[in-house]
Amino acid sequence: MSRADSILKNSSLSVTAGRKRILDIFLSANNALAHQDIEQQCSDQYDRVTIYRTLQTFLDKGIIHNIPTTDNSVRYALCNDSCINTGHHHDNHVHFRCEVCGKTLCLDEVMIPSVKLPSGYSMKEINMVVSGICKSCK
Amino acid sequence: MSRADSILKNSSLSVTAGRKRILDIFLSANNALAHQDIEQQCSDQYDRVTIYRTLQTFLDKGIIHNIPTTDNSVRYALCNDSCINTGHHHDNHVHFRCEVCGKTLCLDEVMIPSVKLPSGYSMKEINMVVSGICKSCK
DNA sequence: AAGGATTTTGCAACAAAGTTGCATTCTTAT
DNA sequence: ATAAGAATGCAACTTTGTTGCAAAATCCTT
Repeated sequence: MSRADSILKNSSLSVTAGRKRILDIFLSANNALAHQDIEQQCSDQYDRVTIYRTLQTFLDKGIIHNIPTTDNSVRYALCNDSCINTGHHHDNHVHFRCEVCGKTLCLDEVMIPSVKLPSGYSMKEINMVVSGICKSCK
Repeated sequence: MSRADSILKNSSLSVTAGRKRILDIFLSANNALAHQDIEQQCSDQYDRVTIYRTLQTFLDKGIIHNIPTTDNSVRYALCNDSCINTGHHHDNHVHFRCEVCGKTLCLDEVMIPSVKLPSGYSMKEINMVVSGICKSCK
């Protein structure tokens, strides 16, 4: 059973060719992907609408998480194993966006530091995106 | 001379009715605005295209900064005075997104803590968005 | 392994968001 | 006041995202 299969099974999703394909694209990517990136890789085989729906399903199940951007093109990345297995989201790592190659990646080893909010505010989630120049582009 | 006028003058932009109107909308808003919010307030007076171009111009001049989101709807907020005057961007405060009222706001008094990146990575900008429940909605 | 219930997919049509070129209008500097 | 340059509106277009429905695939039970 492939990696993709077991992720889908674990999330109690039916195993379909399209979902496996999209998961494989994530599994072989070393960076976060926008909807468009995925479309470019498989729009010949799967409909645009299917890709939208699949990404939404994966988000709902916590298989992928989304990374905010300032350019109207949300990116998605695979959650790490503990995240997928527990089904619980603890997406507490920093994301990095390279200004040269344009890639966005998860810095799994860099934890988001905590901040103290003004009184009256409660915190649910926290998101941190650093931009600069990545290891390969420097 | 109105506040809007002097901001435009300081940024060496021509003073037009549209720019003043959009700036005034920002000046009287107490939260970050998406393109759509602005369009709703003045699309009867100004063309959609003008709004797009004006926002881009303001971004370029550092009059506003943008706040990343995970829902494909970048929001914009006025930069604070020092930011506007120096023309230099030091947008180092935390942003807060309320899950109840949906508003996004600048927590000017909460500085983004620094993080240590893995070796090989250089940092240019850093962005932090906390979501939760705001003071007015709690 | 077959069949029926359920889920997923593709298609079509649509809605919303963003872009571009060009002619006209407005600003600004002289 | 006027000419040069900048900003705006319009039209047309592209891209992105959504919805309903019929056809196809998957899954569960036996």
